[in-house]
Amino acid sequence: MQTLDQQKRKDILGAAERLFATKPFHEVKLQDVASDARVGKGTIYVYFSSKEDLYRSLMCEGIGELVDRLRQRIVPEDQSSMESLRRIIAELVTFAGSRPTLFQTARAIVHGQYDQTLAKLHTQMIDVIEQVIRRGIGRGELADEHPELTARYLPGAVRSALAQKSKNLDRAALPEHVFNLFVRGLAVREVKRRKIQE
Amino acid sequence: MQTLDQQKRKDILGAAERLFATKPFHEVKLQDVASDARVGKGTIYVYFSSKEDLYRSLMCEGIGELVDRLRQRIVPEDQSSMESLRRIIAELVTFAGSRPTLFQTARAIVHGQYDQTLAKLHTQMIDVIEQVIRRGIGRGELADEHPELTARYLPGAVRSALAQKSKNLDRAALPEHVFNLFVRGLAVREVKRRKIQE
Amino acid sequence: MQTLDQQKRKDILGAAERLFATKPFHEVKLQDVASDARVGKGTIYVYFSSKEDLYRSLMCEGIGELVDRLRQRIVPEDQSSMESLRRIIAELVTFAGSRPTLFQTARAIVHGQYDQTLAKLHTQMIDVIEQVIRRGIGRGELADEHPELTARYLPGAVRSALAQKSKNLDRAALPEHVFNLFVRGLAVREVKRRKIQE
Amino acid sequence: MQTLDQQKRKDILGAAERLFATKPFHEVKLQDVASDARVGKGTIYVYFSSKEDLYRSLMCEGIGELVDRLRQRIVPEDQSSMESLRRIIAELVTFAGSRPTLFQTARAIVHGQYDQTLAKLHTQMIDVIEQVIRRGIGRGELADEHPELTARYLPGAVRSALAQKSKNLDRAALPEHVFNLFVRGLAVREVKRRKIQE
DNA sequence: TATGAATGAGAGTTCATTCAT
DNA sequence: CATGAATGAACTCTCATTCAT
Repeated sequence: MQTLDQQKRKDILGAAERLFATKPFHEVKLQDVASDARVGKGTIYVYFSSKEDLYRSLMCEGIGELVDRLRQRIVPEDQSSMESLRRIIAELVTFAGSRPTLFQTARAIVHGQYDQTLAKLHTQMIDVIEQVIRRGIGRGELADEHPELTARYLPGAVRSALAQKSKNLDRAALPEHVFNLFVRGLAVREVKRRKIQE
Repeated sequence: MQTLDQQKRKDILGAAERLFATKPFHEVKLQDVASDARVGKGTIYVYFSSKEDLYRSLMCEGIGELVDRLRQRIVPEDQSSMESLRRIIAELVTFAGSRPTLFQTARAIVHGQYDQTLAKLHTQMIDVIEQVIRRGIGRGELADEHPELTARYLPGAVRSALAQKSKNLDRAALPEHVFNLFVRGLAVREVKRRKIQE
Repeated sequence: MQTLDQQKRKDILGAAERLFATKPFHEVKLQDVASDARVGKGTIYVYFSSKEDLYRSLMCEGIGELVDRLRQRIVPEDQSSMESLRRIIAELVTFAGSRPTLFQTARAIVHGQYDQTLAKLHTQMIDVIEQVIRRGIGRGELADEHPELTARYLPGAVRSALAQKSKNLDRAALPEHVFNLFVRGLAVREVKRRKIQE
Repeated sequence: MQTLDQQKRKDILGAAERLFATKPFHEVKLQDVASDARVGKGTIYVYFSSKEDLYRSLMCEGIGELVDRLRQRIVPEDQSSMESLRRIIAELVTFAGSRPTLFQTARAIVHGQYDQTLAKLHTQMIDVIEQVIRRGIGRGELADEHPELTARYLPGAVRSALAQKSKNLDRAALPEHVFNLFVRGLAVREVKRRKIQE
């Protein structure tokens, strides 16, 4: 019973995810979600109280899962901050690539209509990243005057890069490139300069 | 004899921008846009063929204006790449801050329903940034293996940081911080450390 | 589990017929049709795809029914052509009198926007009449150089006569009069005169 | 001045006639009428008080002209009734063929919303026909128990026959055929019978 | 629990009409 | 007189939601 229910719930969420990935909110019809999930239209209301609730649940579960994954990536605590950062980025790229919709938090957030749960989860995601940076700073491995800002750049940067569909972007190079950029920056490294100076 | 009043068109676009900034597409009522713009509901249809067209026009004109501003920021051509980059970032922050909706292109793009005009403008925006980086590379001021990727990170990073409304983020520090991060990266600079150590 | 209620469909068609009989197409409001049929406004769209579709369905089913009735009137095949013609006319008068809207096919036809189904049904109606005349010719009971034209006069003549509402027209005399006119014509019968003269 | 005005009025009526011939009332846009007539949309309201008024004026002037023509056809009064009838029919066919819209009186009449003027004109048209028949009866040339009904059949019969567009109907044969049918009827003529009897 | 026929509030859109120019 | 930009009443149609089965 419980199993069947949960399976059906997942079917609906899966269908919703697929559709919300394709069209903006108002173009997604519950009828399509139902058809896609192979359930009746009314069944959706057994598991979710409204279309908005379905959307929020989808977002929350998605971002919640991402938070979980990010946290798993930064244990054990004693791994180098560089390694943690690399893994965080890898996870963001992977997740954004495989489940694009769930990475669209921006919309709800921007419009200021996000419910508390979603806002909290978003904050948690940012926090995980921020903590990694702060830890790195504490260890003298990283330098950053505003880790709370940097933590916010990362998801947006990754999303932006992946937003361009079917472009001849080198996706495989993405995680490494993001990592390098955020770690080293664009400036020609001093090392090289010194060579010139010498 | 009368002519279509361009001021009225701007009024409508202005009202639309205000409302689309507040609510998602499907929650914005044309009646509200009309009231806000102090025109009749039918008047909107004199200047735009549909709600969708209004939205697209808004996006296109906004992003078009941003592209113009970005281009103005990088003349004269002989300014240092660092300076160009700094200005680009300043402009992105200013624009994203003052006209948040118009920076939402991503959403439209992600859903793959963007019209050609919008897609082209978005590409132009990315191109301006990419060119600055490439110029810097050519001059030996910057190093980047994938300028086309970096160019994409910037707008997303800025948007992400600004998405959190009403937070106690230090907005004033944003442009300088983005610039520093993208130029220097997070890594503690070997040079400096060694200099200090010496 | 539910099924589309065919009775409800008929209710809607009935209401539509009543209203389309009273007002021209653009003055008939779907809200009125819904109210008249004791259903919700949305229910109409469960059974018909648009107002136009409702109108067409109404026409098609009406004229289809007329065709059926006309066919029933001309069996058995061995009845005299005069009798067939008399019955055809009686049926046309009865039908046009009881369901005036459904006899308005001409309007749709004239405007050349009739769908194939309606056009086909109209042709069938004409064909039934034409066949009766041709059969009469074959049997030497009738004479007509253009039965395909005569077949077209009949419905129009009947409609014309009935178009004048609330006139002191002798409706009861109509079928017999139409029959007599089409069979005998207006001319004073030479034969009779001569007989009388003789 | 007066000349120019009247010309413009005719331009509008002409455009309206063309469009009302093509589409049903509610699909004819005043904008199209204006464009077609090469005048501004507002100009229509200088000459007509509403769309409905334009339509009515069109109908009234059309049917009025038809009445005039029919009357001209039956002078001098001493022409044979057969000849009058032949001319009446010829006129109906010609008019219905060349100005189909103006022959659509049915719509307004059927819906009982016709204004007095139009109703009166329609009655006049029927009256002309009826008078011809009555005169024929008076002269012993025609026999008809209900001339007021026969007068109504004629326009409808002609319209019906012409409603079929682009069919391989023998239009040229139409007037003669209508005349023959209404005069002689379908029944095999006694003359022939007599031959058989002999 | 699961369903989908039924619903009606509410949206986008149209277009006859007005009126300042 | 002529115009067409402006208007808003009123339409058709959509679709989230309900509820009897």
